This record gives sequence, structure tokens and C-alpha cells, in this order.
Amino acid sequence: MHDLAFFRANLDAIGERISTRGMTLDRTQFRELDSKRRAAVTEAETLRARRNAESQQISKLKKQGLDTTGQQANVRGIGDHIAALEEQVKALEDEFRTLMAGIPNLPHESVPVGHSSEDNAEVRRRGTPPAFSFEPKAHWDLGPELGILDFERAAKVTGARFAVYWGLGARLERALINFMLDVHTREHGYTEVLPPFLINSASLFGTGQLPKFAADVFKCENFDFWLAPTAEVPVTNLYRDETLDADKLPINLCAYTPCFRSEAGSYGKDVRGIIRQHQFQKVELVKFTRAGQSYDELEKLTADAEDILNRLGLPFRTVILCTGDLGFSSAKTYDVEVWLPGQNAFREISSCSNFEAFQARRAGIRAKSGQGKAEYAHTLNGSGLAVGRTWVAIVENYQQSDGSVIIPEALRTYVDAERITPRGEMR
RNA sequence: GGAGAGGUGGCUGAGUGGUCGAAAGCAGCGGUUUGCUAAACCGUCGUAGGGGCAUUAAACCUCUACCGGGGGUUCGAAUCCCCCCCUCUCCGCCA
Repeated sequence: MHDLAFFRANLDAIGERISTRGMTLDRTQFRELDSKRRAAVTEAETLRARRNAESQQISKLKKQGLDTTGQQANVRGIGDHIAALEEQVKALEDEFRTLMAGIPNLPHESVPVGHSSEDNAEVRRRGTPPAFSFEPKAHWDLGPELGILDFERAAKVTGARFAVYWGLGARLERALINFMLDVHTREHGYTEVLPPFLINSASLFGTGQLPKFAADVFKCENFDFWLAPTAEVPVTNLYRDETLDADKLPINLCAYTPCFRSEAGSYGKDVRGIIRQHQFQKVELVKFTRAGQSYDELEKLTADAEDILNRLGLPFRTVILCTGDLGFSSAKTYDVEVWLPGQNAFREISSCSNFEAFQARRAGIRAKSGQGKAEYAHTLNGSGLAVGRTWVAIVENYQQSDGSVIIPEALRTYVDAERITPRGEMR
């Protein structure tokens, strides 16, 4: 959500910047709706002022014991008029709010202009993809062969796009969660939180999933509860409608949660394996900062995510998303992409974004220093990392010619094994 | 799930139909006093939106809305009625 006064004053510049995202801002529509809305508000308020004044008169007359039947009928007439006007105002404000709520954030000036993911720019690359003396397998073959990944039974229990992890497969997932949380809390300065996995509509509005992207989120019947699509939602909304002490920022939080996404519109995409599931596990990093420090913190956040891959010895590259590929709420995003031998490609494993005040304005997250005026905080988040995709990266990058998988050094104490062998534990 | 008690400004807490945006206290801010600290005293102190406004912004004036949320009654609602949400206590049930 944009600041209204700023938006009005800089409409043309904003419209042009937004067009780099491949979206057209109808400035004429905005101006017309805004002035129509304001005219209606002014009219309704003028009438209300009149009603209040005349009501006071009635009060005075009554105290003098005078008859006020005529005045009362008159004010009742004003009241009816107000009621009719209020309906107009409400309709216009709803329309206006929907319009404003659907306008994406402005890309930061450092974001390259482009149309699609092809225009994203690589900013760095670490590690070397492993050389295999055999044809490396994809995890959707390796997993079942190792007896650690089971799609058939998941489909029976729930449906497509779900998986069951067995034995060391399940333990590898859990080990990754613990490893990531330990590194972030002990070495990167984050505080661990464990939030609710169901969130309400107000929270989804705060981070920008609602109203535009309701179709991507699972909704509970008969409750205003939704399954969290990412820990970004519950964790960012922890401070909704609060004013933070600016001198104590940044606040760095990390959280493990399962994430649930309907994946509407992704039919036929990544149908094999666990790259794109309705449920996946993620460790998320969230920062609340002052306005002036958010871009430095974005660099740190991204480095914190990359550090996990470094420690696991997984090759990756980091790209900066171009204007056309940027998410709705984000001003600047780095995607960290891990190398997957089974697909012979880099695949997104973390997405680190600075939302500036865009979410804070929606969610009412302010920061105030001493006697200073409260300002909107800046919010950031990034995966640190997507656990399922890290699982895939380990299985595919560390596969051996005999079909086994070596556990990376950093993870051994967590998995309590050095290797996953094809015998398997699935029954 | 059942019974009861609550939800008012940064906090505590009064207010049960008519200048109530809301008493009082605390905290905050400005000032007087003061060797320093403290105290005392005086003043000030919510948020959002509209209009005045014209080239932006600030300041100022003014109006409107906001006493958990949404409806209703009334000339007029923090106050009365209905629905919902949240918190606390007890019972039941469960992990």
C-alpha cells in the first residue's frame, strides 16, 4: 500500500515506475475516483455537521421545556439524507481501497528493468557443480529407490502434490530444520519464534497476499482462518498495529513452519518430485528495520541464507530479480538458486526481499525513536532456506554411483549418519 | 461445549442517552523555581480523514469519524438492543 499523499503528488512518476513491472496504472481512473470519493466525503460530512448542530439545538430547547417535534422531523430528514450519502461514500471508498490495495510496490532504483525471469541478473556464484562419472538421477527417482520418499501413499492419504518422507528421509528433513535454526540463532543473530500455522485475513492483507492473491492460499471452511503460505505472514504480523522502539531495530526473527499453497495456475509445472508441493517446510528469516537501514539489512539477510548453502557445500548462484519478475509487495528481491544435477539447472531455494514500508503501511507497523515522530518500519524477509528443496539439493548433489547419498559434513551430527543407502526403510 | 466477568486514550481507571474526544492519576513534552538531583507549581499532551489551499510540504483554522468489530433504535449513542471477536475465572473435554 502506498502513502496516499505521496501517491497523489507523484502520480505520473509512480505510474511510469509501475509500468516497468508490466502493469499499467490508470491515472485518469485514479484521479476521477479520488476526487469523486472526496467530494462525497465532504458532502456527507457537511450534512453530519448540520445534524450535530441541530441536535444540540433540540437539546437546549428541550431543557427549556419547549416543543421540538418540528425540529426532530427536520433532523430525521437530514439523517435519511446522510444514510443515502453514506452508502455512496462506502461504495466509493471500497472501490478506492480495492484500487489502492491492488497497486504493487515500486521497484527500488537499483532493480534492473526487465520483462521476465530471463532479464534477472546474476550477482554472484559460489561452488562448482559436481562432476559425475555416471548419469545423475533426479530426486523423484532416487528418493523412492532409497526408500525415503513415497508419493503413492501420500496421494492416497491426501492427493497429488504431497509426499511422505520415511526413515532417514524424514530425519534428513528434520536435521535440516534444526541445522538451519541453530546457525541463524547462534551465529546470525536471529531470535527463534514458532508462530501459528493458521492465520486470519487481516494478517494476509498486512503482508499483501490479500485481496489480490486469495486463490493461492488454502482457506478453512467456516472460519476466518487460512493455512499460512509462508511464515512471512504470521511472523511479520507479530507486530501488526504496534509501534516499535526504533533504537532497538533491527529485530531479526527466524521461524520454522510448514507452508501451504494451492499452486493455482501452476498445473503441469514441476509435477514430478517435491519441488512444488501443496505443503512444504521452510525456515524463514524476517527483519524489522528503520527506513535508512533496510537495504544494508537486505544484503545481510541474503548472505545469511547463502551461508547455509556454503556450509552444506551446495553450489548456487544469486540473481537480482528484474522489475518484471518482482513480487507484488517487494521493492527489491534477490533469489538464491541452488544447483540441481537431476534437472541440470539452478532452482530457486530462497527469495530475499525488502518491502520497505509497503507491508508496514498495510499492517500498521511503526517505529519511533525517543520523542521523534512515529514512522513506518521497513520489513524484509527471505527463506533461510526452503527445507524440501534443500533436501532435494543434497540428495541430487551428493548421490554416488552405487545409488547411495553421502550426508554433508555439517549435517552429520544432526542426521546421525554418514550415508543413506539404497536398502531403505520404507515398508 | 456450558456458566459468569470484562474489553474506554501510552498505562491505570471514571463515565449508563444531550457541548464526552471522553474525569482523575501516572508516564511524556514545554516552562517557572533550583548549587546539583529530587520535589513543587503552571501549561501542554490521541489517531485518521475532509475542507480552508491557491505550486509541494509544514504550521494554523475548521469540520467529520473513532470508547473491541459489525448492524439497529433515537432528533441525538461510549452509554439502550441484536450479532460476532478477544481476554479472564469456573465446569466439562482433550494433547
